[in-house]
Amino acid sequence: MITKADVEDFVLNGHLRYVPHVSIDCAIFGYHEQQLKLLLIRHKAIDGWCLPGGYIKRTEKLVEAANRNVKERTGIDNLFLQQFKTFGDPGRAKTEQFDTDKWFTATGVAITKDNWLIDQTISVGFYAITDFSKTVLQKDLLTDDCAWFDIDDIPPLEFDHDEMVREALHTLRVQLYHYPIGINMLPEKFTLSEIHVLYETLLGKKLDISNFPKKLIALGLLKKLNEKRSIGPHRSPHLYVFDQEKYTEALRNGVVLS
Amino acid sequence: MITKADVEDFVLNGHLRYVPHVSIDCAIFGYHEQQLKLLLIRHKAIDGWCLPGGYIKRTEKLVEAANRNVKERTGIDNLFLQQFKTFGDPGRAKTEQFDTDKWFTATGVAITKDNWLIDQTISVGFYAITDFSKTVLQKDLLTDDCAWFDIDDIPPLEFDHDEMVREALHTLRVQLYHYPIGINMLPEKFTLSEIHVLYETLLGKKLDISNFPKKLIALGLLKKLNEKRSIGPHRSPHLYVFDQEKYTEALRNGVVLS
DNA sequence: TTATCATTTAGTGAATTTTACTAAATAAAT
DNA sequence: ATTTATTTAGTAAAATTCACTAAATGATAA
Repeated sequence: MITKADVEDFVLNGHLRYVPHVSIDCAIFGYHEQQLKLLLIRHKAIDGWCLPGGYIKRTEKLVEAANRNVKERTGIDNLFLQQFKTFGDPGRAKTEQFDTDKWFTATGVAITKDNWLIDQTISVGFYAITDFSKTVLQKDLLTDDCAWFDIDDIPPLEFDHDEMVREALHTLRVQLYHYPIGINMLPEKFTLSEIHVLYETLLGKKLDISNFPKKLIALGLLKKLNEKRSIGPHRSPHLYVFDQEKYTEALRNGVVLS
Repeated sequence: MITKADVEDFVLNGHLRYVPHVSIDCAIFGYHEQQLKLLLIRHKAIDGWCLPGGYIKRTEKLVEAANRNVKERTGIDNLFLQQFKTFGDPGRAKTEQFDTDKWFTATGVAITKDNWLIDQTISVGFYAITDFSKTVLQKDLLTDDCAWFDIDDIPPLEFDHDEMVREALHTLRVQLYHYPIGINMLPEKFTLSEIHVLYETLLGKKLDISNFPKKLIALGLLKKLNEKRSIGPHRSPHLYVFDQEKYTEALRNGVVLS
């Protein structure tokens, strides 16, 4: 829990613990049952929705900062996380947009225009993907609101965050062909239909049903189990699991899916 | 030409004109006649070779900073330039490595350990590619040395620059399939062999000779001329040029090469 | 001067692989 | 038995690979 004293210390001494002028922003995508969503927040000192983000501790790696951020927001640790682009055009985050009055109302801590927080900032964009039904969204002292938005129904975002989302989604879709995905987003045992529709949803397009699984199986990423799922009055589909070893190896070294 | 007064002003007031804590580093690749090289520099205050880089003016975009840097080093403007990754792990640029004595000897300007230049810095990596035979390398007041190194013969680099080069080369090779390349690196009129060997050299692997050009021609990127080049006692190859319009359109929107 | 030669470009087509699509077999519950 | 979605099989089209042939060219030798 963040207290007022924490905020005060952050305003006054944050530049000693965090790297000034640099932040991260996270496009956190959430998947569940054919739906693709994006996590957005409303900051108390800013009107409108934007991507969650934050500063980087002087002791942590960029990806650790992103991971910490994502965990604080969603409660999920160690999910698929990738840097996609860094944004630094002047004027990308207009300092005039920072409403010091609003900030004071929200936190009870005064902030002046020459504070380290109100200066040109370059932001490293990360995207992450998880199962949104497993998340427990956290608001903090500085957050008015925090919610999942359907990917086709995202409101206009503050700063350059619209561009960030575009770039993040583009990178995600390109990387789908180069990294395995599914752990954390599918049940441990899943059917071919389930992983098929996961890929279709993330890519936003149809994939051929009869050839698609062959590639994953040929790569050894999927193992067929001697179990079936009962799905009512239909043929029971086989269950599959990821081959953990192949999966992590593919995460590390990449694969070619098509 | 940079004077001592310029350096003094940079040390004392640079943080007002540049964004502190953030820099760019450029992996500038050079191609010429089947050779792939990388531009390295030796900084006066640092032992060993590293990538050229610099700070970002508060008024310029990231890519503009990179372009300015590349132009200052090579004399070439507006070449193919791409952001590939941002590096920010703590300890990546050890401040102890900054030799203030060496700096003073080199510049005649004193610098203290609490100067804005000597602090944790996050660096945005760009790669560029050009024809190294057309470049005119520039040393400045802070540079001891500046030279092209064969890609297979790169000395160990300072900081995390070895990793940067690895990542840059990897991104370059991936992006070769998604962006057109060749302008500035080939003569205006070139043969299929020439562009073929360019791609092979950049990719570091063989490409099928009989199919390779078809893709470029099918995309409309190449136009066949009614001219041939005389190459001695052998059949004269046809000359080709890039279709400028298609080329720039492909640069903007990307293509799929294979 | 003419013929031969080595070498490179450029194209052809067969063999193979990949992809896209269709259809049939299968299994489960009613 | 019927219904219905899963799963596999099969096929045609497309793309790629590979090996080979033919054409072009100037140097060289006869």
